[in-house]
Amino acid sequence: MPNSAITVAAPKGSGGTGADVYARIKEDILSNAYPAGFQIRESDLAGKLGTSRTPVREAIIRLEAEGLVEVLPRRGVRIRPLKAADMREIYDILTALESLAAAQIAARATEGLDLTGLFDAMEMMEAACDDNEPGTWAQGDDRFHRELLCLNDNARLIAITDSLYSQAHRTQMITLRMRKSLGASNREHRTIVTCIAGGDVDGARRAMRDHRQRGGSEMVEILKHYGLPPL
Amino acid sequence: MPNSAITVAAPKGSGGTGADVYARIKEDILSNAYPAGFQIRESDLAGKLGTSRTPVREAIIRLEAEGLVEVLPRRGVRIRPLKAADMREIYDILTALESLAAAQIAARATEGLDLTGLFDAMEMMEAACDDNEPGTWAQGDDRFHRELLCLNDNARLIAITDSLYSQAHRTQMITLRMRKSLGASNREHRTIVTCIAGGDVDGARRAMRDHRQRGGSEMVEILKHYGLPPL
DNA sequence: TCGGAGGGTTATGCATTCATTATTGTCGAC
DNA sequence: GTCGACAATAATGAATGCATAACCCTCCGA
Repeated sequence: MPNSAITVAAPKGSGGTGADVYARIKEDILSNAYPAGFQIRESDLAGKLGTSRTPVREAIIRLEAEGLVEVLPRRGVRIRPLKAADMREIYDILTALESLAAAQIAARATEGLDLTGLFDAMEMMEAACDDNEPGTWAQGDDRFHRELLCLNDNARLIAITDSLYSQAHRTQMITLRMRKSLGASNREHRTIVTCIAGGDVDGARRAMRDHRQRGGSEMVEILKHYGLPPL
Repeated sequence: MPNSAITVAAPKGSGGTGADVYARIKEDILSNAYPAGFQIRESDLAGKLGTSRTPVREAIIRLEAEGLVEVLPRRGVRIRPLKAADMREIYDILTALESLAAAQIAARATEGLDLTGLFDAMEMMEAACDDNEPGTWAQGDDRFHRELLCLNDNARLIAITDSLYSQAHRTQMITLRMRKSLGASNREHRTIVTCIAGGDVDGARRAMRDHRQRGGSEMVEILKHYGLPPL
């Protein structure tokens, strides 16, 4: 088919460059299009995407480095399932890194940082909380944390947290409706921003740490309580 | 060559599996076998290693994810040079993550952790300091920090810090002999271990933070002072 | 002399082919 | 009836071939 003079109406969502293949697979994983622990062969993925195995393999290597999939030596690729222990790992790291980010931003409070992005995200979350729209709230939460990371420009920090967000995303979406403390999160966000705006370095660090620790514990509790085994 | 009945004496260091190709390229980068900012074509790398471009490409993707190289769209692969700002990024993150590790280990001090690895590493460093052998001291330092990370079993934490160690390694080796405070580092290590053994969570966190912050500042100062532009 | 356009060259990115190896199913023996 | 070994199958991992696209050099015009 690739060398045929006339490309016959491509199979499904076909073509696209290598970066597209990566993006599409990643999106499918994050949106839970593949069930937890789903296993698939490279050739099947290539078939679905209308390309050859080569760009699929390269995308898989990247996704493996991000911790989203694991390659089983001769059995294909597997969407990594997350257990409570994995979420514990992820939240511990996020707690440390975002505390760092909050503290460093607070230390630069006098430089006239643009915090409107943080305020926008908070308003989005508070409105969504009032309207009882968990999906929108989650979007705001994600935006808040990403905005915060972007404010202190540490490219490596952003890359690492991005990877962790991606890994946690599916589980966060699934457990979203079991959480009881969206309002508490909103208040914690306010506290964090207040500390940052006031240049309170240690306060910002502690507020962020408390926020993420509480969120992580809540998440782990939910997972243990409902005993969702393969997430 | 691959399909010939008799494999004629392989070009150089040839053959090996895909993981080998990755390991060999990585080792060459870490050992500074390639100069800073060195650029090379995939085919040349494949030639050097006696394989085809395919495993080389896959290794490069992995190394790019680790931040060791960058692929220039049509110009080959380039060993990533590190500026002072990069080291600042790396040390900031390491500070946050190792503080977390130290605190979590201290919190489990009553569980009868095996700290002999830490003590061994410290003795190695102190002996090397007395004998004025910076190379051995650096090995001990590396061992100390890796040992500490391994003590709290968080696979993601280990993977992230490993990647950061790799990125910083070349620069650390180059600046090693310009450092004036190997003794101070030794004392700081003692303090950290004392806090951990005593179950002093906040003390361990703070000691580790101070240690890494000082080390990072010293590193950045050296880079700025000597103005090593492309590292 | 300088700037731009066009063609040649070449490395990458993707597709395809080949070989190795793990897995699975079947057959036979105990 | 069950366990083990052997063979067939099939998927991965590696290699090669091919087309695209960027870079560079040259040539022409201003």
